Amino acid sequence: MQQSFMPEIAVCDCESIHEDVVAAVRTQLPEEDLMIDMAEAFRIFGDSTRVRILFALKAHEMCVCDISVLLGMTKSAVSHQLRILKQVNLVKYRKVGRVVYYSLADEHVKTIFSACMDHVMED
Amino acid sequence: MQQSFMPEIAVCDCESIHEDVVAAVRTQLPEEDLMIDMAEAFRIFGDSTRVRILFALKAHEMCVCDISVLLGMTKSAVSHQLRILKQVNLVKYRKVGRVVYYSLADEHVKTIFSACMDHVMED
DNA sequence: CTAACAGTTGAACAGTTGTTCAACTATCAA
DNA sequence: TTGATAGTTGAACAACTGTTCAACTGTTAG
Repeated sequence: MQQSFMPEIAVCDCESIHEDVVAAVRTQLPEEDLMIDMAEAFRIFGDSTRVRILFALKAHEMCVCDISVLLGMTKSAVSHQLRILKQVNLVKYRKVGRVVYYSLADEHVKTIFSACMDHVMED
Repeated sequence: MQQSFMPEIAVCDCESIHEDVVAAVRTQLPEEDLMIDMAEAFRIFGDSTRVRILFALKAHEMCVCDISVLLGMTKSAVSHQLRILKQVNLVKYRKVGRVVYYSLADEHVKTIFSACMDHVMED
């Protein structure tokens, strides 16, 4: 249906070898924003400290102090990572006096972890 | 079963408030290596260029030139990312003369993408 | 053979990221 | 009020990451 009269900027020094394939794939690609959001979501999980924190909270609600002892890190480092996880709504918290208890904000984390765990196991 | 007589290095300046919780969670945490591998796997997906390449290959086998035209990137940049995806066995390739055709190496990518897409949609 | 082209590679660069450190807020206890 | 403690925050730093550039390999066509 669609021809290749799209004026692609000359970013590639080769003549596109399969213009029909490129045109067809172009129509099947998801929205650019969706792909960027997906990468963004994966990026959050792409740090072992954050993964360890999430696994810890998956087991039990914990305060910053608990987590820092459990993972052998400073409270500051833990707090910085919790802020990131909070920003993307992966963890939630409740305050009791001076103590801040963190827990998983959504069950989706467990689903994603399971799917990825399968992938890691296979290799 | 296990008491808290593990000599944790003094990395935290607070007295662990919930030693019982920390001890219990410690027994439930996965192997350190597993969590590191999981983060590593997520890290690969945590870049929009790689996500876009994987979506493209999900639609159709393509050569480097096709991908670079489709995504508006240099062949070099695409090739560098393909190397990373190849290293972790997410894509495979076949050579025909000068042309190298890349395709998805495993169906698992689609599973993971679906799971993550659901998560992204929700927010 | 040579010229052209598909693709790869390594160095260099800018931009990003995670941890550390020090200073800070807020709450509790005396 | 004062001191101690739980936690947060911003700046600084080193380590890492993705893209660019230039040089390179290997294959095709003349």
